[in-house]
Amino acid sequence: MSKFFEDIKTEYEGNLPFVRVRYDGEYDLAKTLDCGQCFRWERVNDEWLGIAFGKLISVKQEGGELVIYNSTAEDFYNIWCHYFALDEDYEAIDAELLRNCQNPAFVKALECGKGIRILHQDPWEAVCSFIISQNNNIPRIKKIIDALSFALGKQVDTSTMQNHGAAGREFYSFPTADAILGAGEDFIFSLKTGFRAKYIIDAAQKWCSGEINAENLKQIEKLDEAVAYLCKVKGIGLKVASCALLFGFERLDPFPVDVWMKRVFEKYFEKDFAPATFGKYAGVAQQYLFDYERNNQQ
DNA sequence: CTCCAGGAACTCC
DNA sequence: GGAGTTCATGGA
Repeated sequence: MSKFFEDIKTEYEGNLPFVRVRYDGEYDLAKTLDCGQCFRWERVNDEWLGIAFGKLISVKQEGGELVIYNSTAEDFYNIWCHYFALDEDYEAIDAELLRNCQNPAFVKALECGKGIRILHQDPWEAVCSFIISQNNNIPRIKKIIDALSFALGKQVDTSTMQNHGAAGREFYSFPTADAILGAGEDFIFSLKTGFRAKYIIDAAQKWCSGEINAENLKQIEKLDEAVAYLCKVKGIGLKVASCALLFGFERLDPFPVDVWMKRVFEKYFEKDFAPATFGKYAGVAQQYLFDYERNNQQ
């Protein structure tokens, strides 16, 4: 971990704990939370309010620092430092990507997307969220995940967060696999998940039984083996597996190809271009290209 | 009305 | 092993 994070102190705003973190290199909080990799953050004035790992926080970027409200120093070290990828060297990652690929569109996408970081999300939430994402659009994915959380998640305390967008509102953690499995397919279907309901249940069943185990999966080194492991779940194919692995299983090499990325390849790349060209940080390159294309559609 | 969305399973050949 | 079809839903 960077030496910048050796001395984070818990500060207080009334009885609300928070931390200030001076980050290293480029960071773009807004793009990071709004580039389609996560679905539970919303902008409230100049802050981002959201839940991850069962905790409600509000984050803002200000003068080379991230300020994380409702986080102690302990939570920062245990959860948020890695969640927000503050412990990774993106200057080195970008340099490696540019060494591997000089495609003009990619160089531009990297320039535009600089500061985006791949979050390290909860594995189960990533699996479930990207099953929901299939043949779906981002606003509706968010709605379904909210409905799932409201119905089956745990309500979190908002008493210290009244001045940070939580007043008069309720917040719920993302439900566990047990809670989803217990609710049953008909109930999951009733939350407008459509044909994905049976896929969500199958994932929950395999998660609860241990047939799919996050720690075991993280031990698999080869990407194609990790993909095959997740594809044991009905409704998880190459693309969903790639997203889940990239955003929830501690790896940066998966390169999810969706309808947007197909457009990117048709528009800017040679026919025989292989995403493996990007190397071990291909997933970061993918996110730059994805965000670039999504923000530059005519 | 049709078309599309961070796709995958299924059914043909 | 590819190409075409189907699957829920809601917004454009």
